Amino acid sequence: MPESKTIAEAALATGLTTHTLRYYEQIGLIDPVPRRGGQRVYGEAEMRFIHFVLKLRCTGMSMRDIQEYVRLRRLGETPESIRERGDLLARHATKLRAQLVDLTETIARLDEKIALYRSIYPDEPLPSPAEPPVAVAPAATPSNRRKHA
Amino acid sequence: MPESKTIAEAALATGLTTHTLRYYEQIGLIDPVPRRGGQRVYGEAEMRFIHFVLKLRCTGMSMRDIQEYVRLRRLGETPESIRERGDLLARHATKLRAQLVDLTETIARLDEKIALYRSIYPDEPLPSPAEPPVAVAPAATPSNRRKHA
DNA sequence: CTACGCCTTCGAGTGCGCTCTAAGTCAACA
DNA sequence: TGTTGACTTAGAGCGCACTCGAAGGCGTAG
Repeated sequence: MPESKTIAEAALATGLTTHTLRYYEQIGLIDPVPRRGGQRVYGEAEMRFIHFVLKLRCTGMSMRDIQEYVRLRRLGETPESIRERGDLLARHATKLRAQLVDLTETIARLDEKIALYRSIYPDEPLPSPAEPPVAVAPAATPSNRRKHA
Repeated sequence: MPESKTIAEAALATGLTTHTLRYYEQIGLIDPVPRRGGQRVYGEAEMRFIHFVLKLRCTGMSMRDIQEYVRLRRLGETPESIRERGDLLARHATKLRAQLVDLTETIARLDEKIALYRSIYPDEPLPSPAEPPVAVAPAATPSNRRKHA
């Protein structure tokens, strides 16, 4: 039994609710999950794909685009499907790259402003200086908890 | 006359609608704009601040936090106001940094997937390879056009 | 003087992405 | 056998961030 999960376990593992998992399946954001005795069984492949979808979601890909991607995936490994999927992801990657630029700029500007404020009333040792651009462990990203991400 | 704008001109310059500008003012997302004969006059300071707010918005700061920031700003240059504003921005910057990490990772993963797809059916010369992490001009970011950003 | 743009208030509507309840059924486990 | 958990469909409701329209009034440029 290679790590099969019930819907409740899958919910726990993804940080979603059972409601939301069924909802996602219903609107085609994820493929129909195989059933055993009518109940959904989430295998490793399913879990991996759900995590991928959540990654896309939380980087701002729209439901629509993800639905399209899933639709293409269901068409199988035809040249068209593969190429279109690649294009879809490439378009998203392009958007993300632009976002990255914007984000980097904004952080720099914020850091300036913050430094300004701090220089006026430097009370506590500055917790977020301008130098190290990245300092967060990439591990803990439980993504969507309930109540508006 | 140092570049004063009517609301319509301000709308044009920001890519918002007059509706949205008044709406932002109403909900306290921007300060009340000075009036002349009852009509709003957007000076350079106003325009600069609106652009800053839009920057915050489009990097995902919530309306609530921006409202709070504007509220603090209205309190003037007291130590509390200044410190709290700094903290607010610092918290946002921290979130952005985390986002940056996530984004960078996701782009890398997407590029892998894309390369995979392309390697199966390499038709057109790959327009988005994995190497150059940034290639977009930072200039053209008109931000919120109308119709759901 | 008149037309135009702006003002105000009010309220309805939109799209997204959930979130939850209800009602009734069914299967597996202890 | 009974409880638990999952299933279905259907539908209501919510928070966010707009978006638009209407109605009625007013100031200023041409």
